Amino acid sequence: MRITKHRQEILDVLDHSEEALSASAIHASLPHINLATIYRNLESFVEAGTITKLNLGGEEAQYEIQDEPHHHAICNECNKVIHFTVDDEKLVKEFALPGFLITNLEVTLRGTCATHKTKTK
Amino acid sequence: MRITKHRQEILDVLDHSEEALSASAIHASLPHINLATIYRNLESFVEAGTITKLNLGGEEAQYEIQDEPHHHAICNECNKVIHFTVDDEKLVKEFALPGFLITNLEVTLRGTCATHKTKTK
DNA sequence: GCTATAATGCAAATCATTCGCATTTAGTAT
DNA sequence: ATACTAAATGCGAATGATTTGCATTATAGC
Ligand SMILES: [Mn+2]
Ligand SMILES: [Mn+2]
Ligand SMILES: [Zn+2]
Ligand SMILES: [Zn+2]
Repeated sequence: MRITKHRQEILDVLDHSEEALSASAIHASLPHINLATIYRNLESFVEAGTITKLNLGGEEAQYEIQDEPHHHAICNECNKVIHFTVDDEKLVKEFALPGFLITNLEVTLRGTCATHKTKTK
Repeated sequence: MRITKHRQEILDVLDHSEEALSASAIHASLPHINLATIYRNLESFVEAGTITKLNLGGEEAQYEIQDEPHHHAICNECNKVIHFTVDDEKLVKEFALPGFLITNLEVTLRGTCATHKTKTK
């Protein structure tokens, strides 16, 4: 995969972002890059394992830099995403299914974040 | 929610299916029901908690009857879905995040199913 | 610098899902 | 049973995210 100016810019935007970003959000930060190019590059990065694609619902997919493996908790009220880690190895052993070789574990929590907890109660 | 003939048919199809089905798969079984109606009814069932909507990728959403809560393992080779249960309560305690109230836990495993395991090796 | 190949821009195409609106139906009250 | 009202349906058109075809341009190696 060639190292182009566009690709560096896209990675930079993701690197400096606390949250996962959609293709259109990235495009908003980099309007000079064609949206189709952003999609193509994101796909390349996902294949290369540089970034992770999150399908958190029927809306746009979100992309984030793949630092260490982690999971997500999403607030039902504000859609805020919290990143957290667990002992993946331990869980993989715990979830062992006969005949199924686990290569990836994904835990998604839904609920209410700190900000909206009190209001909901 | 009214109990219409169409709604009963849709639930019947889901009931008799081992696997989760997409809206178009249901439409293939019930061609006399308009696809838009199928989508509308599936959405109503999800809201009512009768069925569960699975977003397992960028493709079509899948729907399944909500018997007991369970999770899914998807084969990377053939997209076969295996359903399994874990001790949800135990995990919810284990995953406790400060300030986040968990209402739903979702575990998704990716890997290789029994059928494709040998070939891949 | 020259070349082969991959990357990009642009517009058009896809595809799942949703919407608007006229028509029909279920459930309920007469 | 009849009438009435809100919900459900069919149909086609609209949406919105993502992809694709193709001509043009940039990258990496020689
Ligand atoms: Mn994350
Ligand atoms: Mn299932
Ligand atoms: Zn929140
Ligand atoms: Zn398989």
